[in-house]
Amino acid sequence: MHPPQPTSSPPGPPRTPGTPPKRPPRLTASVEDYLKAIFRLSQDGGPVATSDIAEWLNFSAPSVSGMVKRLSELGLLEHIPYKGVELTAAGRRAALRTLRRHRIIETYLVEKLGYAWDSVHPEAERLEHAVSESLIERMALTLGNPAFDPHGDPIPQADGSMTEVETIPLSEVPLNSAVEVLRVMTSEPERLRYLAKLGLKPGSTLYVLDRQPFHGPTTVRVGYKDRILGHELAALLLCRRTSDGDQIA
Amino acid sequence: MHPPQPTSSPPGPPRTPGTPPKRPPRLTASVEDYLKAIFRLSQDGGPVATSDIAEWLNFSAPSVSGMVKRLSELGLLEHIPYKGVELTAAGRRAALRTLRRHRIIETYLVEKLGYAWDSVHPEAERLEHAVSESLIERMALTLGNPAFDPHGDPIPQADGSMTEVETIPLSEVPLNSAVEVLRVMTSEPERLRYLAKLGLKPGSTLYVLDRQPFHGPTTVRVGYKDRILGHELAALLLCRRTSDGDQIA
DNA sequence: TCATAGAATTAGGTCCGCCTAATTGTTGAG
DNA sequence: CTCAACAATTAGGCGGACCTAATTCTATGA
Repeated sequence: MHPPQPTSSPPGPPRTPGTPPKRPPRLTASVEDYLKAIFRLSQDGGPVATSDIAEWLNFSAPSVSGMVKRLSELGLLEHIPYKGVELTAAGRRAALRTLRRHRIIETYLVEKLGYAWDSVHPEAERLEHAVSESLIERMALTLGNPAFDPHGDPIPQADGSMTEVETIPLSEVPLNSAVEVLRVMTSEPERLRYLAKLGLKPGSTLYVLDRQPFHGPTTVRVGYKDRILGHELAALLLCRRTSDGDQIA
Repeated sequence: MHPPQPTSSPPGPPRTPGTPPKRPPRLTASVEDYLKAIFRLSQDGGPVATSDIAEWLNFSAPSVSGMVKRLSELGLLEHIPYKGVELTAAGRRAALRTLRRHRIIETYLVEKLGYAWDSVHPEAERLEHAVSESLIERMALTLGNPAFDPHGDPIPQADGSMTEVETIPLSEVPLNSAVEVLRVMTSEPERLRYLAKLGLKPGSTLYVLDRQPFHGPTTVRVGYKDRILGHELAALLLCRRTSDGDQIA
């Protein structure tokens, strides 16, 4: 067999000096997780509070403080103490690379290995840190370079671009309109299984029949069935209107 | 998106007491690498010297000493100080699980993702620690439960069994006999590419024409070509005789 | 038998990545 | 304007996994 030749010496010398280091050394799994989290949290606008990162990742605040310091030293984010954190261009690129890996993997597992959409998340969560860029591109290729993963999340492309689609949460779709579900914003297996059982997944079309006030449930028609969805679930279903209402009385 | 729910709390309480812990907590990548190395080294007989482990893994001797201590505390190996190290049943099981993962992954990458056999090793080396048992079984299933990987290495089965085949290194095959290459004992890409270029890979059949003394080269006929192989390479090709010689003059 | 080469271990250090406890900064309400 | 509430940081600790330097053990050959 095969004595393990050093793939890339971890405590390596500063490479061939003079050569521009195109590929940054390879981030640790932890760093990638932080970047992903910060990227996600920064989607709801403005700088991200360290406490939000801590809550999201289930880490203590001091852990986050420490890591934030390291990440800013690595040039992956900008930290204004007591204010918050913002990804630099490099940080965003790294986050998108990880996100791409994650979503390509999820798609591959579902399409090629028969995984159910509610069970791919933990697997992808681990593989995204282990897989090489070249394997991801091979997977993407055999999948035909998909733009969306099984949950409807957009897959960042290799060049860093990502098609963002405008959507409305089902909980806010006007009554009497037909919509298509584009995206399901949870990775909890139970919820995903329940939604799938109701016929609610990306690509499903449905018609909004009723909604009760004060965050009340929404009633929709899916195929021939009427379903009642609480506000919490309805808010997770991001939709695109396919009609302007009044088609079905 | 999805706040990461704890897949398995790392500093977890001692599980439900009374329940026999069928699945040991999940070994670290490092531990798995040590077990693989020790398993491999113990194939050439007897207890394994810590210095051999150190050399194989390219670690310092003290690092190995330390890890050996931990592994023996984990019940994965037996350590007779200043003597050597031997895997326990649990250690061997774990090593075989990792080996199975590695070889299934290599086979999958070659069969399903178009990897060349000389470039799968590093990828598998990382993935084997990240992949779940269930993903491995899915891969194995889509591959039709293969018994050998692209290098001809036997794949341990899920139950821990492994078909061992009796082989002779090409460097020791008697003259004037036809053999089939079963296994190629290197993972170095350059050597693998060179051998493949000569038509020498698992499944190739060849005829041994000549061998020079004192670890000299072996001349073989592969298809219509005669090839001369140095002792070092010839020793890496494990073969099975398909004739008892004298067929071809 | 005994000295000593070489293998193995112990001692002690580093970085990563998490933790808790203690401290400091910011801010908004009175 | 001050002070409490709470966010954030600093201080210090721990285990994993590596390292070098120093020490100890074993076994061999003179």
